Amino acid sequence: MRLVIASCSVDYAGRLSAHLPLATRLLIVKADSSVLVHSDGGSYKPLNWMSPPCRLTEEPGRWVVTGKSGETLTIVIAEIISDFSFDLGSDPGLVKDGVESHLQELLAAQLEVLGAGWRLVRREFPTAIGPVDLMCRDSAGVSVAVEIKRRGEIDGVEQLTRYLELLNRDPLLAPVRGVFAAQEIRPQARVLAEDRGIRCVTLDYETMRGMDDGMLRLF
Amino acid sequence: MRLVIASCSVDYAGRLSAHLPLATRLLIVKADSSVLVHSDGGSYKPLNWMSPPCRLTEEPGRWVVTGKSGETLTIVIAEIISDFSFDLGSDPGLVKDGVESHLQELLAAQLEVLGAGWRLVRREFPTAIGPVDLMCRDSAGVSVAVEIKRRGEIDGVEQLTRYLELLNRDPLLAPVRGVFAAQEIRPQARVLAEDRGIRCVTLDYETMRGMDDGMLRLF
DNA sequence: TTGTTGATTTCGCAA
DNA sequence: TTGCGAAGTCAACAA
Repeated sequence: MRLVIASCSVDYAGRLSAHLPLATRLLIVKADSSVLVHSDGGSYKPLNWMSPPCRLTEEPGRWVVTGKSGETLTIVIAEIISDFSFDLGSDPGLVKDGVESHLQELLAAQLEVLGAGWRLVRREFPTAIGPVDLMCRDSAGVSVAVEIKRRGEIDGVEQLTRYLELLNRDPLLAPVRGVFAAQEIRPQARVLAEDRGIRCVTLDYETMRGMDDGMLRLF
Repeated sequence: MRLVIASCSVDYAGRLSAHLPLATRLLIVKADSSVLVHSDGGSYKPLNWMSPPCRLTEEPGRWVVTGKSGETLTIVIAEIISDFSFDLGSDPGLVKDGVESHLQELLAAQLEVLGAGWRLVRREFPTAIGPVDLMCRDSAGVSVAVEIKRRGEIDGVEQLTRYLELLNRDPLLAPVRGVFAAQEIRPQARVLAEDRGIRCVTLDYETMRGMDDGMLRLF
């Protein structure tokens, strides 16, 4: 990894064009030749960058990074203030917990959150247009398709609507009702869902994880 | 901006939990106290980070960064290999060209791309569920709602379908036809659109910009 | 290889 | 402030 502090201007030409006027910035060149241009603020996103795979051509005062589909990042360097290289080795990588797949696991194990006497038919129930997160039957034996999101937006309601439309054509399953379950449901998504007769359920990850721990402790 | 090369392990606790085992990494501390943890590969996205606003508490061998809603990023430092600080000053920021709004401007100015004799009724034509990108009338005077995307996917077809459903309830406008225009249209989106009687048009940004330049040159 | 979906998405605009 | 759509989204996973 090479870290350069330099006064530079930057141009990107790819799917869009972007230009950065002359200023002092951090340039990072990673082992795979990818390049990041960071300022001293903003978020984790660089002002400009080139993703791997790419090739870096360095002339005095001018770097050109070319991507595999021809995009170019051109850095014109007015002055180099600092230039260091380090050997970092490979990284063991990140371990995550608490994403959507965990929500699905927890809800599958705690169907009582949706209603008493519900039974799980299948997780990732296959259909021609993709898998339904949870397929259940309620206490009366009626089929229910459950779509789970971390954040419930209109897209998710449309997705569930497409599933319900398809599933309700199957006489063995129909009628199939819908439940839209998420940690947070946007108002417009809620309106659209309820307008279509889809029930909305807000999930509390911490509580569900707690209940899961509690249940594990009981057995 | 402070750049630290260090052997460290990292834990994040916020919406999710994440852990990074001990390895040598680049730690960036920006002027607003935000912190990025980068490895020598991957994309422009850090392995882990804390976005501003946040506060950094530094003890020997242990940094704790706390976000405004209580998330914490804890970095346990085994060994510091390098540690430099630089004053970068503020950044003038990025200038972009070629995003969706430009496509909309260009298409509004070049309706002949869609058909001879078309007239523009309004850009951002308001409806109860959001604005239609372009509302036009074709050479026969029939209303046409145009949805413009940089990349045409199923979501965009659904969005246009909702608009058409609503617009066709208005006797002053009905019948309203639909055009789905994008630089690139995914096969599944095209199939769905055409199945619903929506015409698909692929836009060439470079050509349209060229025509625009040409027209400007004429006047 | 292609397509789909999730993300600590981030970012920008408008109500 | 909040909501919503776009992004050079990126990245993981399945078909």
